[in-house]
Amino acid sequence: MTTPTRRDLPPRYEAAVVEPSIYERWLASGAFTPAAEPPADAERFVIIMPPPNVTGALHNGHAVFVTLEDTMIRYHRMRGDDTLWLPGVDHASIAAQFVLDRIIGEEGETRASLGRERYLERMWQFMDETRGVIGRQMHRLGASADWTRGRFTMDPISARAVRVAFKRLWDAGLAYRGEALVNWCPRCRTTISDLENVHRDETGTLWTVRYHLIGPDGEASLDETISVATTRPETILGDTAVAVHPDDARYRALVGREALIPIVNRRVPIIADPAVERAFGTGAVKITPAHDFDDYEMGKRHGLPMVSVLDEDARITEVGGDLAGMDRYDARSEVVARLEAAGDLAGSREHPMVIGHCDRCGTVVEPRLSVQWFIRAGPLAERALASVREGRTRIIPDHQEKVYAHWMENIHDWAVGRQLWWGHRIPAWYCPDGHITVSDAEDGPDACAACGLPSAELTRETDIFDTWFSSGLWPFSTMGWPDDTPDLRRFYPTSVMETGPDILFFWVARMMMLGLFCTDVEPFHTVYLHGIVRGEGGVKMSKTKGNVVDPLEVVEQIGADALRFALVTGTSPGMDQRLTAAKLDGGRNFTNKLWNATRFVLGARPEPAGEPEGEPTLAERWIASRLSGAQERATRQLDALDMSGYAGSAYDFAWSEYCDWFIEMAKVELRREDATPGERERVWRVAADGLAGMLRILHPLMPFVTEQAWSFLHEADPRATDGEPLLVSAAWHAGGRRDDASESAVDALVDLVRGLRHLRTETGVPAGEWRHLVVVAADDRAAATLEDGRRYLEALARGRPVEVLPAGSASARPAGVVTSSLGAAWYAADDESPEAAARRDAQADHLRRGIERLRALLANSSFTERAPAAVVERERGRLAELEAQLRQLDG
RNA sequence: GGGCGAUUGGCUCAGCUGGUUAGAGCGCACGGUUCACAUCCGUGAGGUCACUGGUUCGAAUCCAGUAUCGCCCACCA
Repeated sequence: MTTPTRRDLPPRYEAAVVEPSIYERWLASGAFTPAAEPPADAERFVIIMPPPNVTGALHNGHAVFVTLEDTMIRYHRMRGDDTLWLPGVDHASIAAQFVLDRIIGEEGETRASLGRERYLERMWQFMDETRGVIGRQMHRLGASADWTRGRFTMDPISARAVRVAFKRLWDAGLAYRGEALVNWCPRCRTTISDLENVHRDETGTLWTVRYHLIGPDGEASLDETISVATTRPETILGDTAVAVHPDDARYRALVGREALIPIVNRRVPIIADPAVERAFGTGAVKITPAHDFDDYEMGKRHGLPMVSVLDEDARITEVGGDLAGMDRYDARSEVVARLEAAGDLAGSREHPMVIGHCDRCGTVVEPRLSVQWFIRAGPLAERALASVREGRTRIIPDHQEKVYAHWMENIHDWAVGRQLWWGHRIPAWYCPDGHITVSDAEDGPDACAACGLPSAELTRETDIFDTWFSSGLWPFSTMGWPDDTPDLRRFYPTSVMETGPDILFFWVARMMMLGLFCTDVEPFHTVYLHGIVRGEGGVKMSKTKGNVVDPLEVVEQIGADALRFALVTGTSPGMDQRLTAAKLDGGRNFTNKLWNATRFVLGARPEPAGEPEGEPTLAERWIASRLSGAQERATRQLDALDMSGYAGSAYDFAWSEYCDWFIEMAKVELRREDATPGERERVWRVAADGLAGMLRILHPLMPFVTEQAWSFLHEADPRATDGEPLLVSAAWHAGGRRDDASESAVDALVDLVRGLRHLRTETGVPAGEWRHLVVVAADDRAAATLEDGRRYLEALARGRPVEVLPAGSASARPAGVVTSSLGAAWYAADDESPEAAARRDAQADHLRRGIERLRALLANSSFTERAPAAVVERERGRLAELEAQLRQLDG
């Protein structure tokens, strides 16, 4: 792979050629790895990369976080901070098993046919194949993470942190095991958390069913019935009561009697409970405590039996008699059919409802009664909430703090066990007497903690942890916690947690809770939530819609810098963004612009290089000052994490100031026939310094093109790069002295040039034609500025000759006159056209309207008395300026 | 059912704690091929800042309400 030499640069930036070799250079330089010792007095800036799923392929979500985090890290690295960006991948137990199950399925195997041990062997083999893939894809995006510290949530270091953290939770009484109703996915065959149970609006059927009451003779009455409504008739098999509201007159007499549950012929009590909504359905509810969260609570209140009728595959259990073994939906139809046959189906109608689905596989989730491990979330949430409330951790955008708070305030205990194989096994051991021993030792406990029975007699828990448990420890488990390692001391707590709002609860909240519990400190001081990337028209990207933009393909075509620029520009934290072809084109064009600005500077190098001589011209003083301003702005915006603002202002400086105006003025100086080699050298160095400054500003966002340009510049003149061969490790410049006089002088000249160009366009003067240009200075100071800028006026307004007259001269103005704060200007010939007169009249009208408006404003005493003095003063100045211009227009 | 967010030229978005004549990119119109770049340069047209009311000398910006769209949370059969 060869990169172009500076002598023969193509006019197009060739990303596919440049970028891989640049990345190699960075890796070889070791720039991404923190020095052995932190620099003295350095601030710390640490980001823990959100670990992508080990099985996943790079998508735009990754591209967004890589871009944002890389930009932050590169900025702080250039600032000389003690910087670490720590990458890793997540074992994603449920997602990984989902993928592997499919793969072994193609090989004719199943989880059951392999068994736990062989399945896990197969999984590790799969991990070896996929583990490095996404990291290498991130290289193409320019991710400057410290790959030497790459972590995996299944590494021994993480495994130990999981054991220790859980042991501490257990010892603190914040972990417990108990029977409860949990969300169960019959396809994944595991418990899932509330968060993984996603609700969707659906239309179901609401059946009304008659239950026969038990008569005084102890037999089911034929005519005495109570009707209940249900959307899940199959759960009738597990009914253990019928409930009515205690104040419901319709049913008061029935409370205390019994009803007969059809098919299973179970006699159940009719109970009264205020949770029953009288207005819904028939006002009487069938109670299935083992399969419904409301019913479960009611069952506990009334001491009802809890009968499980669905097994782990959501098939009917033996409780269902001859329905046993039937799938839940087949059973539903069968139950309905039998009720109908028996004449006990009172009706059915469509019913809008919300149904929980498994986040991973989409299967309808069943509430299922089982013995599970839980984390007691309340006390943990309290601290995590206080951290944000009291400002020790800040969430951007800040309105997300309310969302976070609401969740923390209403938190449920976390069902943390999973009936899966791939993941961290819960370190709990059971002895035959029912004692539980939790151990953080790698080999488990020596003996039962309660009765001392030796470990050989104990059996280990087979459940594993929810993936998010190990993820919740990520900010410190990656640094060697619980050991007091040098990395932990040096890099923890971290700085910014940058991630998507969709995992605020899954991940950010858990990191806060577990981080505070384990380390007594907030794991990061800022949470930055980016928006979701959508496609054209604001549509969510999906493979089925075919509107997926593959970031790697984009990188291949137009380069990572273009993609990164497109992903940051015009976005706002937490707000969804659209990645459109037009936006990508914009990024590509800007990258190319930078490339060509570099080509200009390199091509303009005087040969041989001499020593600079002479005083800096207006253009030189101006660009130095504007660069300073751009540096200051970029610094402020990056410090405030205003990534889009930074991208925008850097773009404006590079394109609208450096390229559009400075380069054009520099050409004038460099190509002047009477310029000495020393003067040319002086101008070139300013141009080179300006380019270097621009590259420094843009490097965090667009590392590749800036690095390549920097290396050419370094080759051309190491003084321009402060002798630093690699931009990645060059210093950030935060901006300094401004030169207000040059800035306003050039602003005024630019204004005048624009007016003249407008005039030319309106009056149809061919763009390339040279015209005799007359400028009458507004005052002595303007005259001096015009003298300074004479050469620029000549080139930029195509004036030849340019005649600068002192203030007060040439009283008669032709039609084609334009004014600016510097004075009045016109082309000496062809200036009496109707178009020119129209242009002058329009300008005069415009000035008069402005003057009127300002006069009225300043005549308003409530304005002059109540507005701040500075504002009033500014308006007065504007009025004076407009009045002066109007006088200039008339001569 | 609760909570949050959005609404600015044809499109995509800026607009910080209220202060000129509301900006940019794309698109559009017109003009431009010698010396960095046509992935470019120049010029221009195009907006009563969703609506109603309020606060203020002054509101796209602050407050209240309305409408439309979007997102999140929620165990009513």
